[in-house]
Amino acid sequence: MTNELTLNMNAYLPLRDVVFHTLREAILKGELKPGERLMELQLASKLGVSRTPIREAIRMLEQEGLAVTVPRKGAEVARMTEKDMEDVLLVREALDELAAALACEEMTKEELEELKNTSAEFEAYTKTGEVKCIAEADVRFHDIIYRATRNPKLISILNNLREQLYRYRVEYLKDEKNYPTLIREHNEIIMGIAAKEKEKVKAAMHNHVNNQAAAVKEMIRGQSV
Amino acid sequence: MTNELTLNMNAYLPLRDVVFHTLREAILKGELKPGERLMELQLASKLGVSRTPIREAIRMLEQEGLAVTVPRKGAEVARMTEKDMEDVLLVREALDELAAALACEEMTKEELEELKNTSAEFEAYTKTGEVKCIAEADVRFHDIIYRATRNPKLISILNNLREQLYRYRVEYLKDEKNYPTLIREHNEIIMGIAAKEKEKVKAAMHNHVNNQAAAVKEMIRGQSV
DNA sequence: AAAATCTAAATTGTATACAAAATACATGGA
DNA sequence: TCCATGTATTTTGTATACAATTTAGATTTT
Repeated sequence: MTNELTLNMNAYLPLRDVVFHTLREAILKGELKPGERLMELQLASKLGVSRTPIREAIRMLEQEGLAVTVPRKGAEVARMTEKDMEDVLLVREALDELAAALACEEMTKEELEELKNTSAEFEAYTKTGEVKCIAEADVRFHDIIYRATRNPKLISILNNLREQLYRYRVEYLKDEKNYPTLIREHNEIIMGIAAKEKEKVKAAMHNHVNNQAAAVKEMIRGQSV
Repeated sequence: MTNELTLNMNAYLPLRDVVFHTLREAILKGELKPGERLMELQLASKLGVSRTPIREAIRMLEQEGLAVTVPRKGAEVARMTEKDMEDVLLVREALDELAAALACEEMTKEELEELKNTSAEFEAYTKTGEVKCIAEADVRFHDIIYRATRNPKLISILNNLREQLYRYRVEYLKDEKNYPTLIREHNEIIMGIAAKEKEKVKAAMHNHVNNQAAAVKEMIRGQSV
C-alpha cells in the first residue's frame, strides 16, 4: 500500500488566498469599481471571515497594483488613468515581443497544434459573438505562447500586465469590427512560429499588441467624458 | 498664516512597512539566507512587534518574489537557481533596452548632466575600490535612466528585477577586471542618449546587461559547487 | 538497529480586543 | 449662510488569545 491517497489533500487554501482571489475577481470584473473603498469590517462581514485574512489579502492586492492604501485611511481599488494604461501597454509590448521570440525557439509541435486549435476556436466564437468565450479563447491563445517561453518570471509579469488591462480589453473584444484584424494577426503569429522566423513573429506580435493599445486608449478617451 | 506647517507629518509609517523594509534589506544583504525560514514569533520578538505586522510584511515579500510560503508550514526566503537568474536577466535585458530607448526620447539636458556626473563618480570610486560606493553609483546611474522614461510602471518592474539580482551583482562589482568594461559601456550609453540615437543606445544597453548576465551566471555556477 | 506510534512542543491560521486616528455630524458663533 | 469647534462614530493599527496543524523527540514494537 503505497501512498496513493495524496489525492487533493492540498485542496486546503488559507482564507487569505480565498479572499485574495475573490477580491481580485471582483475588481477585474468591475464589481468593485476603481476608487471604491475596501473597508475591512465591511468585507469581513460580507465574506463571513474576520479582518485578519482580509488585511492580508489587501496587502497582496496592493503589491499586485490592484489596490492602493493610504496609512490610517485604508485601501481602495486602484484607479487607472489613460497614462497608466499607456505605460502598461508599452511594457507589455516589449515583453510580448520577447515572449514571442522565446516561444519561437522553444515551442513544441504539440503546443503549436494547440495554438492552431485555439486560434480556430477563437475564430469560431467570433462568428457566434459570445464575447466571454472570445475573450477566454484569446487568453488561452496567449497563454500557450507564454508557457512556451519556459520562463516563469516572464509569465508572471505578463499575467500581471494583462490583469491591469483586463477591464478595458473585454470592451475591446465587444467591437465586431476588430475581429478580422485579430484573426489575421493570430495567424501571422502562428505562421511565424511554425517557420521559426523570430523577427517576423516579433513584428507580428508587436503589431498585435499595438493595435490593441490603440483601441484601448481610444476607449478610455471615450469613457473619460 | 497659510498652512506651512505640513512638514513631514507623513513621517508616520505603519509597522508592517517598517518590517517589510527591514526584512527586504536583510534578504538583499544576505543576512537572511535563501531557504532560511521566516518564523513569525521569532521575527516578532526580534523586531519587538507582534505577529500581525510580521504576517502582513511576509505577504508583501511574497508578492515581490523575495519569500515563498507553504500553507501551514510557513514562509522562507526565496531560493534562486541559475535558471531563475537567467529568466530574470532575460526580462531585464528587454526592459532595460526599452528604458534606454524611452530615456533617449525624454531625457532633459539637466538629467543628462546628472547622468554624466554620476558616471564620473562611478569611475572615481572604481579607482579607490570602495565596492559599496561603486555599487551605489551604479544604481544611481541606472535610476536616472529609469526616471527619464516617465513610466512608473516600468520603473517599478525594473526595480523589482534589479532587486532579485542584487545579491549577486555586488559580487560582480567586486571584480576589478570588470571596471574598464563597465565604464566604457556607461560612456557609450551616455553618448548615445546625448546624440538621441535610439538604436545605438538600445544596443549599448543590451550589451551592458548582457555582460552582467554572463558574469552573474558564471558566479552562480562557481557558488553551486 | 530500524520502523512505527504516540506525545509534547512549536508554529501557523483565524478571530477578537483594545488603542489611536480619521471621519461625520451636530452645535454654536460670526 | 458659512465657518469653526467639539463630540460620537467609524475605521484602521496592533496585540493577543485560542484552535488546528505540523514538527521533533521519546517510546515502543518488530
